[in-house]
Amino acid sequence: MTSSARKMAPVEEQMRILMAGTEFGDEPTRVTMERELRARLEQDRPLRVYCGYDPTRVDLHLGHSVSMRKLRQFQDLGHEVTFLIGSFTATIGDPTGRDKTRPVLTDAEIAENAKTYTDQAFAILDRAKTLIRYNGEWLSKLTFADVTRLTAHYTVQQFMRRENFAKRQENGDPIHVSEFLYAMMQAYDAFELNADVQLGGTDQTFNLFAGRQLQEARGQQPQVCITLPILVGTDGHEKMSKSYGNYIGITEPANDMFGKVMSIPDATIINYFTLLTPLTPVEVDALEASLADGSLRPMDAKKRLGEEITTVFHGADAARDAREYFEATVQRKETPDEMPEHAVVGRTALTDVLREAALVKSNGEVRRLVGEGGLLLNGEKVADFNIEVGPGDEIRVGRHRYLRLVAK
RNA sequence: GCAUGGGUGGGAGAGUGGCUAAUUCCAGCGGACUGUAAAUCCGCCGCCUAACGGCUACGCAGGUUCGAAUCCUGCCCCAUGCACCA
Repeated sequence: MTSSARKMAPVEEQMRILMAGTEFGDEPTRVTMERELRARLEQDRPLRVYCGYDPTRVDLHLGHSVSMRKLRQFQDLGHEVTFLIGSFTATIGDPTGRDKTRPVLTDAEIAENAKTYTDQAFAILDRAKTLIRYNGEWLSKLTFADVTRLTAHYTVQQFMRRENFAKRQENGDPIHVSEFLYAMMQAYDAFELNADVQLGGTDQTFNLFAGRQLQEARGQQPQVCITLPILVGTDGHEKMSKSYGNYIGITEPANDMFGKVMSIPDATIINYFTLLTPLTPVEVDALEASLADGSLRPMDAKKRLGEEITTVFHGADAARDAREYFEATVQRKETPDEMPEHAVVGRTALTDVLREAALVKSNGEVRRLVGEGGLLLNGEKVADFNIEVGPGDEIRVGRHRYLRLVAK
């Protein structure tokens, strides 16, 4: 069989691209998944690939973009990608009822979040080639009998082997039955989509495999589960998450995005290049070598990284501008030409202006700021907070927040 | 339903009658330093007030007391075990 007879790209070429940057719980799993993926690719047809996203949060961050980038690779190779929005799961809320960050949403809220989600996702995905589905389409139609039959495919022991549950069992912490159902809902998604491949973070391994099990039990070919590393946040330790405050949002302005990338620890640079930029593994290896032998300074590597990442979401021009802004403002400590403006009528109390501009929450904060020397008016330290300011004045709060007053 | 343990500032978690706007940690903010918006160090970190001072706050509502996050009563909520139900 010659490769020219194939409609799609050569199997090994696809394998190299698709397996890059993946991470599996253990070696046998990786070997199995690799073998199964190869077998599917040899069928020389577009594979049905999907990844599910929870629409309870409005903001997607770079952590989410890792799996989206992988989806994009599948797209570019001609596979059929579904962006699945977990609308049903979001209407149920957190199974334990404790996690307030996972609120119960109304249909309208979900639709709205989904909209902003997909808008953000299409910075990476090819809009024309992406199917958007909501799991409420099928999950909401299941009857109690359907669900009961679904649960019959699983045993409690399987769930209890999951580390998360085993630990809580040991500690006497509650494990809600609904938590079991969560995995089954995700499994049902895979069955409903008749998925060839599902992507997810390594923390989703259990749920991905639950899908395999269901598919097999119901006569489908079990999906290939491809897991991706959890992206660490800007602190370089914890996983990127809004609740840890260490995230870089996909919709953040270019300057902020660049700046936040600059704040990651040096040790995280290569990891970010691998997971967040279009650079090939070979290029990343070259960068790593240059960093190791000292021919590339971490500062320069990070600027490159910041530009690459910012380019993905804002374009090359904006990324270059962001870099220049960083170099001018942060490194050379220059006052930027452009800064947020705030309209005032005539002379106004400084405290009122800052509060209106939402730079501070209370007058007490202004007092503190002045006492700490963190407030500058036209380049001079403000000694007395009880002053008035007017159009034309430039205020700097802290190191990098600016405000220019204009007439209303 | 019964029993036990809990509900404290953005989060975690001390405090069991005045010394407590409330230890500590995390987050946040400011300063210094730095290749950096990182790390580190120092400081700040309820609201109003120029200040004195005032106000609000420890699940909710009452009460005791000169004085309560801390004691009492009722209620609500959470966790675990048992019971009940199936």
